[in-house]
Amino acid sequence: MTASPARPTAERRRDAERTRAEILTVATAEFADRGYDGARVDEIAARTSTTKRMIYYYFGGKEQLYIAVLERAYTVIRSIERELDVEHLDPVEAIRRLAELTFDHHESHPDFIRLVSIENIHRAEHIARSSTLSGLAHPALDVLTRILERGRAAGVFRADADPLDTHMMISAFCVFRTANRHTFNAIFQRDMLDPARRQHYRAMLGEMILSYLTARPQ
Amino acid sequence: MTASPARPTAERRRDAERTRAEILTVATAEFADRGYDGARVDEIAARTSTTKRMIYYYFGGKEQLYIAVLERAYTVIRSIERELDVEHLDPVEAIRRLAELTFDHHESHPDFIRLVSIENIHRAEHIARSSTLSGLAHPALDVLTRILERGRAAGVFRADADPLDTHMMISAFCVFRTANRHTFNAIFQRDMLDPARRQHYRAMLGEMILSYLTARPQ
Amino acid sequence: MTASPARPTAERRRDAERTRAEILTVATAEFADRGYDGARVDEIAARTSTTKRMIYYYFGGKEQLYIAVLERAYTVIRSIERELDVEHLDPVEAIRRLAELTFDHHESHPDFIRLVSIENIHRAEHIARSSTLSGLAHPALDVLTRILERGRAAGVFRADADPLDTHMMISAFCVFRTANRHTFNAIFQRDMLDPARRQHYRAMLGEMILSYLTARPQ
Amino acid sequence: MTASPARPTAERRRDAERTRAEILTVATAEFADRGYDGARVDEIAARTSTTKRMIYYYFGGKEQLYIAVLERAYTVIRSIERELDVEHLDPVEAIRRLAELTFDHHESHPDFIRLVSIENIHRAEHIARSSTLSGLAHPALDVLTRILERGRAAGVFRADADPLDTHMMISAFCVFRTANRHTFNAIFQRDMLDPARRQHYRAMLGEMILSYLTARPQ
DNA sequence: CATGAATGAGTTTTCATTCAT
DNA sequence: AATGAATGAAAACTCATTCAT
Repeated sequence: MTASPARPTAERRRDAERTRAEILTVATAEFADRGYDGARVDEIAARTSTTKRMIYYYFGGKEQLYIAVLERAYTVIRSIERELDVEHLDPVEAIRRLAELTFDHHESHPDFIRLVSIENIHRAEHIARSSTLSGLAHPALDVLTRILERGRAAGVFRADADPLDTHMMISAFCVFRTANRHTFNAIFQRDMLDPARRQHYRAMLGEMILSYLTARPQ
Repeated sequence: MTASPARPTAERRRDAERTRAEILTVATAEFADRGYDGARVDEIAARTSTTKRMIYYYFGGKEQLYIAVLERAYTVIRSIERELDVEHLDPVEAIRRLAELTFDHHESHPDFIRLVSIENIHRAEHIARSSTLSGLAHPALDVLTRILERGRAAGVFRADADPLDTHMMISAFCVFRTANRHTFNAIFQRDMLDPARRQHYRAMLGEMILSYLTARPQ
Repeated sequence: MTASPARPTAERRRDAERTRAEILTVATAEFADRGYDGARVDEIAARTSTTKRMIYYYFGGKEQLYIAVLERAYTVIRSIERELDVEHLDPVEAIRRLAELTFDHHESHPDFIRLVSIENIHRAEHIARSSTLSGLAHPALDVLTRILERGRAAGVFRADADPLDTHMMISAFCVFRTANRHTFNAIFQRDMLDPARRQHYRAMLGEMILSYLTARPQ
Repeated sequence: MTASPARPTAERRRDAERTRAEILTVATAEFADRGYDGARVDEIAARTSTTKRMIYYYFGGKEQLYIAVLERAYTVIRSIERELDVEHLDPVEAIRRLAELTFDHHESHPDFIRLVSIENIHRAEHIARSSTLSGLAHPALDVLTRILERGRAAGVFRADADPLDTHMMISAFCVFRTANRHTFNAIFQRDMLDPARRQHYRAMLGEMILSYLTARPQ
C-alpha cells in the first residue's frame, strides 16, 4: 500500500555487508598492530563509522572478530596465490619467479605476517577453532609441486626435493625478513626492509633456493 | 612480637638476589607463554614464593619486569653462542657445524624464540629502551665473519658472502621452524618440531646454507 | 627496627573481615530484594563503604557473592534452629511449640524466605555448587525426629508419622504465608502477614499439625 | 515485486491471533524458566516463528508481555478450577476430592507455580497493574465456601472453619511441594515430586486438611 | 503487517598499581 | 625487606528497545 522504497532490502543488506566489512578492515589493522590481547574493542569501534555494539551484533565478541579477521586475511592471501602464473617457465626460472613473487607478497602484506606471528603466540588455537581456516586450499603449494616434478623429471632438481620443505624454506626467509625486522634491526642495526636492500634480498632468496634444489644431496 | 633474628647483611642480600631471580624465572615463562599484554602480574606473583608487591619493589612495574626478562634471555643466549667452538674446522665444515649448533640452540630455547616474536609484535620498543640489550656483543656473528673470510680466501665460498646475510639465512630457517610451528602445522598438517623429522631439517639447513655459499653468484 | 605499630596485622585482618561482612550484608538485602538477575553489583557496591572492586577482590564475582550470601543465610538459620529448646515438653506440646517457633523464625527472616524462593527459581543450582550448603546439619529435623519417636512410643502420635513429612508440612505453611504473601493478597485481598491475623495463623498451624499427627491413619 | 495475494481480512486476523498466541506460549516458557529479569526478549523471539519486532508490535514491551503471560496463566488455571465437580459428594469426601484435584492441578502446571513464585519476588506489582487479574473470579473458593457451609451445618466441620484459610492450607502444601522442590531436595535429599511418593503426599494432604476441619477447636 | 539493522545506556569484570603498616 | 588490603580506570559484554523501509 505504502509506496515503500527508497531503500529496498537488497540495498540495506549491502549496507550491512559494508558495515561488517568496515569493522573487519579496522579490526585487522588493530589486531595486527597490537596483538590479540593488546587490541581494544573500543578502539576498533572508534575507528569505525558504527558503534561497539555492532561488533557484538555482527561477530559476537572479541575472539570471534579476531577469528573472522584471520579468516579473511588467509582467504585474501590464498586468492593472491591463486594468481601465480609461472608454470609456462622452465623449472629453474619458475622456481625463481615463484620465490620472488612470494617475496613480493610478504613485503606487501605486513599485517598478514604480523597476524600469523600473533596467532603463533596463541599456538594457532583460533585457526584450529575455525573450520574455514582448516579447510583452505594451498594454491602455492600445488604450483610448487608441479614445478618440482617437472624439474626432477628433467634432472635439474635433486631427487629428494620436497614441495612442502621448499615452501618452508621460502616462507622462512620471507617471513623472517618481515616478522623479525624490528629485533634484527635493534640488535644488528640493519633494516631488512630498507628499500635499498630489497633487490639484494630478493635475489639472495632465489639463489639460496635454487642452489639448494640444484645441488646433489650430500 | 617475634624479635626478628639478626641476619647478617650478606645473607639478606643473597635472599634478595634469590627472590629477584625467582621472579625473573617465573616472569620469563609467563611472558613467553602469553605475550606482553596477555601476561598477568597477579599470575606471576602467584607462581612465586613472594608477593606481587615484591615485583614492584624489585622491578618497578610490568614493563620493566618484561625488559629485565628480555635482558636475561638475550644474555643467556649470547653466553651460549660464546661457547661456539668451530674455528678449528675447515670453512665448509665450520659453517655446517655452526648452522647445526644454531639449529640445536633454537630448538632447546623455545621460550627465547617466543619472546623474540613477542618483542617484534611490539616493534622492539623495549629492546630500544634497554641499554643493556643495545650494547650486547654478537659472538656468533664474529665467529661467522672469521669463517667466511677464511672460506673466501680459500676460494670455496662466493666472494659476495656476507656474515650478517648468512646469519640471517640460518636464523630465518631456525626461527621459522619454531616460531611458526603452530600455524604451519594447522595449515599443512606437518609438525616441524616432530623429533622424527629433526635430523632431516637439520641436514637440510646445512645443505641450503652451504650450497648457497659455495655457489657462484649468478 | 621501625617501631611499627598503630595497626598491627591482626587489626587489619579484622578490618578486612568487617569489609567482607559488610558486603555480604548489603548483598543479602539486594539479592533478596531483586533476585539474582535483578540484583546489581553496582548497587551493592554503592550501598557499601567500599567499592565494587572489593566485591571481586573478596568474592570473585556476582555468582560467588550470591553463593556466599546463601551460605551465610542458611548458616544463620541453622544456628537459630540449634537454639530450639522444646524437648523438655511432652510430645504434643513440644510439637506445638516447635511449630510456633518455626512460624516465628519464618516471620522474622523474610529475606531468607525470599532467597530460598529465588534459589528455587534457579533450580537450586547454586546450592548444589556449594559444598558448605550440601553438608549442613538439620537441627530442627533432629529435634523433630526425637519428639515424634517419643510421641509414637507414648501412643499419642500416629504410627506412620515421619519427621521429614512433618517438617515439610510445617515449612509449607510458614513459607507459603511469607513467600506467597503478595500474590495471595493481590488475588484474595487478604494480607497473610497482617499482625492482626498473626495469632490466628500461628494457632491454626499448631492445630493443623497436631490434628494430623494425633489422628488415626485412614 | 511479488504482487502480494489479496488475503481476506478475517484470515489475516486469524494469523495475527496465531502469532500472538505463539509469542505468548514461548514467553510463558521463557519467563517461567528464568524469571522476569532472567528472561531474554531475544531468546523469546528466536524460539518464535516471528521476529522480535512483533513482540513490541503486539505487546508493547517486555513488561507488558510478562503481564500478558501472567493473565493467560491465571485465566487457564481459573477455567480449570471451574471444572471442579465435587458438590454432589458429602462434605468430607468433597473436601478430600477438592484437595486431591488441587494437588493434581499443581502437579500438572509447574510453569504456573513458577510464575507465581516469580511474581511474588516482584511483590505482585504486575498483578496489581493488571485489571484483568485483579478482577478474576475464584471458582475454587466458591466451591469450598459452599462445602464448608454444608459441613458446618451437618456438624462434621469445626465451626470456625474458614474457606480462605482452608484454601490457604491446601495451596501452601501443594505450592511448597512444587515451588520448593529444588532446595528441599538439595538440603534433605528427598524429591517431593518423585512419582513413587506422589500417592503418599496426595493422601497426606487430604488427611491433614480433614483432620484439621473435623477437629474441635482447642 | 513485517523485518533486519542499529543503538544507548548500562552491567559485569579485569588489571596494573599503590597504600598503610 | 615485606605484606595484605585496597583501588581507579578501563575493558569486555549485554539488553531492551527503536529506526528505516
